[in-house]
Amino acid sequence: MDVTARPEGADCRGVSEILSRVGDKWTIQVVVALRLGARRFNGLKREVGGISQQMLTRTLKVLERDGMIARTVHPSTPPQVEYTLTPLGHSLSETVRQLADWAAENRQNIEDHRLRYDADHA
Amino acid sequence: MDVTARPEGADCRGVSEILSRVGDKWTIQVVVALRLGARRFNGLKREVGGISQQMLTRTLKVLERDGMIARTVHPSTPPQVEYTLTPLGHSLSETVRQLADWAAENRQNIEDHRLRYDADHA
DNA sequence: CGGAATCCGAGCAGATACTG
DNA sequence: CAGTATCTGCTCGGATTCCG
Repeated sequence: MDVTARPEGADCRGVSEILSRVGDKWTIQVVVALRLGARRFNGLKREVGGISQQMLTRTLKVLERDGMIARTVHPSTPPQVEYTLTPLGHSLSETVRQLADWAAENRQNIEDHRLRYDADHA
Repeated sequence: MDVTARPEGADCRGVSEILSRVGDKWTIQVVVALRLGARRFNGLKREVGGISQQMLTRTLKVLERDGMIARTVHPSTPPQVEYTLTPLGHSLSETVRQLADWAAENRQNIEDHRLRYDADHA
């Protein structure tokens, strides 16, 4: 099914909801951290700098609910919980990387526009 | 932990800032509306359903500052202000469309995961 | 018509403390 | 270690009003 065929799809809401996930400050950082392999809770907390454990908990729960990551509990003392990217999560990370590439390419350009805009509106 | 210490960490802030723009509820809708051609303020307000004029004003200002859209004033009575997508804005819209395609393709999949997750955690 | 300025309520994010 | 619970502040976004 090609989205480009119809100008305004019925699932615009669903799409923009997913876009807002992508734009979320923590979601992407967690996904990126998991691209390299499985991580545990506090490992992620360390790797994703500046995140509170509550935000990490919430982010992980949302991602798990959406099927982007898998949560595996190894019953032991101390308890170990591993998070891994599902195929769907990997798929997302690839798509996001394209957007990130675009952002990296055009970052300087955008920055220049801002400086000029700010200068004109001083 | 210093973000810049990580590989590719130099533009992480800039990139994630752009990602947050993409995830913004209104930004994308405005860009999409402008893909079809120039629009005026109240035209956009009508086309992007549910947006307040303050949010539209803010969104347009940010997009103009970033060089995504161009603002052209036709001095007349009543005043006419036209907004158009710049090449950079078009470029962004193309990249976002790829993400939107991904979202459309996987929306059902995600929805299924959610239903199952909610059922398990009932 | 195309905005700018102000006020205000809701929701999200952080810090902290506690639990299995 | 891996969370949960609570409280709080603070930003976002909407409605309203006013200006050129």
